[in-house]
Amino acid sequence: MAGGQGRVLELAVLGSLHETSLHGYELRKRLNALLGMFRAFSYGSLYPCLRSLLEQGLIAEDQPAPAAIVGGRSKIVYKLTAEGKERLQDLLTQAGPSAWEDESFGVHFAFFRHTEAEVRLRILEGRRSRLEERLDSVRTALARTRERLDSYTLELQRHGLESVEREVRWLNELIATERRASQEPVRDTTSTDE
Amino acid sequence: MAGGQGRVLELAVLGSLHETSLHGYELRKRLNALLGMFRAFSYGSLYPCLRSLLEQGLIAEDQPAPAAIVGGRSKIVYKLTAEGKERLQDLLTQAGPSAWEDESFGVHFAFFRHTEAEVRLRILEGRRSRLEERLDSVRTALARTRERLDSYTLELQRHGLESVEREVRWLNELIATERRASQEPVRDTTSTDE
DNA sequence: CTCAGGATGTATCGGCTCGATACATCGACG
DNA sequence: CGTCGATGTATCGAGCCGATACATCCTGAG
Repeated sequence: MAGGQGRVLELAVLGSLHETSLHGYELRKRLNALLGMFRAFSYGSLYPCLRSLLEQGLIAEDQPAPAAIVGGRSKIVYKLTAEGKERLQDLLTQAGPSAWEDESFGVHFAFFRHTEAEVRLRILEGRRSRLEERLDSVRTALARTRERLDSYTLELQRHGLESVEREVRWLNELIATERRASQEPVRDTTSTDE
Repeated sequence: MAGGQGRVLELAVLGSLHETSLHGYELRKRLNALLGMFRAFSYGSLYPCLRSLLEQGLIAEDQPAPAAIVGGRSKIVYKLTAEGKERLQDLLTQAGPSAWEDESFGVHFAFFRHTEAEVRLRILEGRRSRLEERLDSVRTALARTRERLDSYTLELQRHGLESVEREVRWLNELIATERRASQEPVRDTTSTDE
């Protein structure tokens, strides 16, 4: 569909290219370093994405510095086009489910420095309520079937719930920090305990 | 390929059907209750999987009790065949990467009560070393680029690392418990330090 | 009593992503 | 001089998801 629900990679690529021009291999390394434990994209998704972005005119081939050509092996360096920058701004404004689902939240978060404060807050809160919904539904399902489950399954449930509860606590801290930061408008010589 | 690396659903379905015969809808509910926060399968994967299993002769249609037919709406109840049971035993013996990767570990774990003690231990240890590898690679990558990262990315990295470290600790406890349990058989007075 | 909405139920389609794989070149090290 | 690992681009098959469609049953509000 033209929607583009799961197109996290698009944001990831456009966002990475915002700073510097890059070629596929390097792009992947940077991306995976940026996202750390959160997720790792493979070539199987990266290269098709680059082609698609190229066809859409959101990125373009950028000639590497002449010096690099001499000794360098064949590489294709991409840069962001004007349309690409526009699209990136667009994606950074998205604050709906596509920004707080499991697969995409981390990518949006990783580019928060380019995101407006209000959007950041909405994404954070959206993710939190998403997790709390899941927590609720799993907890009630668990309460209903608890006695029929063996100890391994119970242990899995417990660990899963705790992990998510931990993420909710993390989100709460982040939200509190965001709120505090946004309330700090022009503040002259009062005690700013930064 | 005939390999079957990512065929977690197959194990999940076969394992669920081991206890009772079930139809798709109920199967999905049970599965999602069983796996809790860990993961949720959709119909888009469940029904194709059921068909494939049926074609392979691993499951078969089971006539529901006549009483249920009268008032019941159309449902297709599946049961495990002899070959299915065999295949299930086979899958429960797998202790390689397919049992400890992110997407599959939880499913294998959820059926641990049907798994041999030795296999359980190997899966647990395999997952632990898998996570430790990732931890290492992310930590070194992070150390190399720390100063170039903004505070949001750093925060994401920190949270990600802590989550995985937490899972490693959890695995350590489980492994210790497993070891303790397996050392409880007839033990004469030799110091067998593995 | 009626009808709408929600749970139960089966099924498919498009699309994304991964893992494996195939090439090819470069630098380093023995 | 050979080979091994990092660099680099690219594709393919397969698994899984989300959305969607369609049909029946039950419940409860009007």
